[in-house]
Amino acid sequence: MPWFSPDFEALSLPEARALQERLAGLVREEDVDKTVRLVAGVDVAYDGGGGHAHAAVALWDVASGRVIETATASAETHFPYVPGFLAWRELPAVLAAFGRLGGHPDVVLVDGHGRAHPRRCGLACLVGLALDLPTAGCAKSVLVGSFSGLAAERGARLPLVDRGEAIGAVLRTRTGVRPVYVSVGHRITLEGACGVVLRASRFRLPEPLRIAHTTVTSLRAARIRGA
DNA sequence: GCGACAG
DNA sequence: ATCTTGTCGC
Repeated sequence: MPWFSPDFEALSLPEARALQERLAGLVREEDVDKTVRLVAGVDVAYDGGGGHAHAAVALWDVASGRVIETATASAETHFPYVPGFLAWRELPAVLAAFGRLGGHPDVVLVDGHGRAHPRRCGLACLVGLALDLPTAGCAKSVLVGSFSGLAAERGARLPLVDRGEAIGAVLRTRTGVRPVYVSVGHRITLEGACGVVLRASRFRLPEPLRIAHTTVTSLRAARIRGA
């Protein structure tokens, strides 16, 4: 990850944008070469008025439907939240958490978008490029793009379109519940990404992401009181 | 100018 | 994301 710098705080908005435009060209859309047995989920939580970021990674076993490992890390945030630049704010804590993970996931699900981004380079793409692992974005709301007429049944799916381009998929993971927005992060296809998300979902969000979320929430609580 | 805007 | 209690419903 030659482009990775722990000094993201030093990046100006124009520089961050230029870097994303360049990195978007490095994203590879391809079939995951091996059977997906371990799926990781990553999530981030903040405290200290957003000054501190806590990240949690949950490694989930597809066959048993159980978590086999979790890893966490914290880092100071040096980049504000600006729509389209979320990666520069969350990447430090996320990469630190992965550095503490012993197992090796076949696919990583990220809470946010991948190619469904104004510059086709969201958080999921950056995480995939930095770790050189297959990643997929699974966001709870749209950043860019539109769609209409999604069926209410679990499994229903429609392309998310932006400027005439299909940048991701709107996927219903549970009947009658709001859909999630899936997009390619790196080294995976949209088909593959949707397949993993659907197979890992019992409720609206994939289990790995739900577990990462509860894990990071408790970590933050522990950190706030001092632990 | 007015709204939209991942987490 | 975060600030916040109870409550209605599957």
